[in-house]
Amino acid sequence: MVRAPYFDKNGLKKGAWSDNEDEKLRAYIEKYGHSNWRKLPNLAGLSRCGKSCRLRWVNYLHPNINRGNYTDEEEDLIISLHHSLGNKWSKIAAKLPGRSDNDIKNHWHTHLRKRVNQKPKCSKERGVLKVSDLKDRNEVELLLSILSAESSSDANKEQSSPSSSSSLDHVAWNGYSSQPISEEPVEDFWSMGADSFMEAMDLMNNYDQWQTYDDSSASGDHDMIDDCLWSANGVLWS
DNA sequence: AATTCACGCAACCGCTGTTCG
DNA sequence: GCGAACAGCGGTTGCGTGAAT
Repeated sequence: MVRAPYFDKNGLKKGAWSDNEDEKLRAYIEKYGHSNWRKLPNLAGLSRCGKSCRLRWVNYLHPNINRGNYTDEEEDLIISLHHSLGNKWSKIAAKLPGRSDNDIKNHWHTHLRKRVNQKPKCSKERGVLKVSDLKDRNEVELLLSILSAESSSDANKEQSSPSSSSSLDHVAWNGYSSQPISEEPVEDFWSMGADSFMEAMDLMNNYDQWQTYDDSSASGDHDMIDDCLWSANGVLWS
C-alpha cells in the first residue's frame, strides 16, 4: 500500500517506514519534542529527512491521531467546511480533533467529493430545501429568519462553551463568492451571508423564473442560488 | 485460479510563508 | 531590508489490496 523503501542519492531513506523507525521517532519526540525537524533525524538516529519525519509524526504517530472510521457528523462537517474554505485542508483539520490534513484530504478525494458531486439540486429526500420551495420573497425572508435564529443560538453556544465550534462558522454563507470568509466573526459572517443570499434571490426575482429552475439561459445565477441553498441545507438539515 | 482494474492511503515533491541573523 | 534556513501546506504519485471478470 505504500512505496517500497529505498535510499536516494544523498543516502536518505525514502518510502515506507519500518516499525523500528517509528519507534525511534516516537521515543525521541516524546522525550525531547520536535523544536527542529531539520536536526531531528540525526539526533534520533534516523536516515530520513526532517520533512519525512514531520509528516510521519503529524499524520501517523501523533498520540492524538484518530485512525477510526469517519462519523456522519465528521463527514458533514468536512463537506460544510470545504464548501466555505475550499482546499484549505489544514484549516479544516483544525476543526476536527484527531484528524490530520492529509487524512482529511485523502478522505475527501476518495469518498466525500463523489458524495458532494451527487448532491441533489431539487430533491425531496430528507426534506432538502429547493428553489421551488421558495414561492415568493416572504418565504425567502422566513428562511432567513430561521437561519438567523440558528445563527444566534450557535453564537450563544459559542459563548457558553468556547471550545465547541459554532455550526455557522463553517457554513458557506459567502453564497456564490469564492472568497474564503472563515476568519470573519460570526456576526459579520452572518450578515455577509444573508446579503449574498438576498442578492441572489433578487437576481432570481428579476429573471422571474422561480418555477423554471432548469432554464439554461440563467444557469450562472441558478448556480449562485444553488450554492446558497446548498449552504442553507447545511444549516437546516445538519 | 489467474488476471485485470479501481480504490484507498501513505508518502513524496515543489511551492509559499515565516523566522532569524 | 535582504537572503538563507526552516516549517508547513496542498497537489500528486506509487503501490498494496480487494473486487470484478
